[in-house]
Amino acid sequence: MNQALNSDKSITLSNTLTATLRDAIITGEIAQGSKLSETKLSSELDVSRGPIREAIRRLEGMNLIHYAPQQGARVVTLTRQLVLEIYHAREALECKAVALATKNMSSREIDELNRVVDIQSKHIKESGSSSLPAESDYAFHEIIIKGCNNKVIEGALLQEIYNLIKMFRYQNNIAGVSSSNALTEHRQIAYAIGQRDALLAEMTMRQHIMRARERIKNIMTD
Amino acid sequence: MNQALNSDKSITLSNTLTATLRDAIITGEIAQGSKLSETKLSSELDVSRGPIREAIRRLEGMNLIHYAPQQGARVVTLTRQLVLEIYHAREALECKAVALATKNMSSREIDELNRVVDIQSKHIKESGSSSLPAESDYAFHEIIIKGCNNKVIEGALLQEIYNLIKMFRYQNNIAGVSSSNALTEHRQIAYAIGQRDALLAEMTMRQHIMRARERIKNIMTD
DNA sequence: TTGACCAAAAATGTTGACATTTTTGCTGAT
DNA sequence: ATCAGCAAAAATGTCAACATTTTTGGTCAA
Repeated sequence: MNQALNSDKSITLSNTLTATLRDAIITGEIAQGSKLSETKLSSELDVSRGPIREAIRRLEGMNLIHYAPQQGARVVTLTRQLVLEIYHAREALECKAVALATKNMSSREIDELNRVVDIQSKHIKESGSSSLPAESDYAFHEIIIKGCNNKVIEGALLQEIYNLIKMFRYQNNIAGVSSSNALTEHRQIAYAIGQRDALLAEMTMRQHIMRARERIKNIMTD
Repeated sequence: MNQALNSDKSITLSNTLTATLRDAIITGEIAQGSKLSETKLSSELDVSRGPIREAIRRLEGMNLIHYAPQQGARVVTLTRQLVLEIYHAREALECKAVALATKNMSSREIDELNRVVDIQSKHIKESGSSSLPAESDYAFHEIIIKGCNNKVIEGALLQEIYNLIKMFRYQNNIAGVSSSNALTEHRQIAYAIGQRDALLAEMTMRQHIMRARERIKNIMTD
């Protein structure tokens, strides 16, 4: 089919399908709890079922769908309980990540991190808003996650945790990170990393994520 | 094909294939770094390539293989660096797991945990050896992991971390957990959980895993 | 010998068809 | 109206064939 749309031929149909379905799930275009019918997707996207099944297997690995043999795949439902579980897992992994990143990040990477914080700072001042754009928040955390130099932790966070967090934020109209403290906390984390103080960086990150979790705990009624 | 071998029809070929390949990789029957050729597996196992490709996608999610488009899948190579990364990820997740488990485990589950420790204790006394059987060690940790009541953390540990650890231990002839302190540490962890002391449980688990990591750090030359 | 080039072989990507299981929805008895 | 039973329809599981890409291996020129 429209393989020609991809300039790089090594980007397989199965790969683009995975990305397409992932984004559709994150945005809610494919609703939580709804069934991912291979047959329907096949006819709607004009692709055979093979690549679709492979994409589904990967989405499964990303925790974005649940799958049962002979019953098919369903989009995960973000209950309050599940979101809190996600944030607990995130806390465990990202606190470790920041501790490792504090030791492993190059000064170039730390500069990049501070640049992101500066942009966030400028945004707060100029917009008057007290919330950070979601994209900018992801950029901040991704620099740290990639800076920890641990592919296992990086994979777990970026593949299995952050997609779910993006899904939660997007579908709950949390366009930005609404904590009034988020910017301050980012500054403190970046500072601790700059000082090569792993313990402080880890503690600050823990508080950063715990606060986010507590906010969710209070807000979600589900 | 020989679907009849499975009494339960809902256990699909793709599922059994995943388990078969997973075990073959863990034991080293399929060597580290070697290529998983769809064609060869297809003819050797007398199965079409479809289910094999699905199994490969899942093995990818388990971190047991690396996969690149148009190049196929290769079994992961357990370098010193990678094993240490695995243990860092394990520390982050399992310390959190034990803290949560301390709050969430039922007294029935705690009894089960103590029973495992008792068996380990008896084994040490009777065998004279100072190492624990690997299976018994897994049993201990799995009770805690499942007891944390967090499917995200449980999935990450059991699907992505422990298979790699089993692979490492098996192929390095670490038949048992060789730390002379392992039993003592297990006892302390079980005790802390029984006392519902999450902080102590977490700290003891951290030391337990850190020591294992340090031992590997010293032993592996790779 | 080395290295570029090219055709043959083999591997991966994708498709459509068939097999089996699950779901749907109608029929009839209670 | 409700429910069991059953046939039709639809969905998932598996396979075999075709398409495209990569690898192999041999040839020839430098």
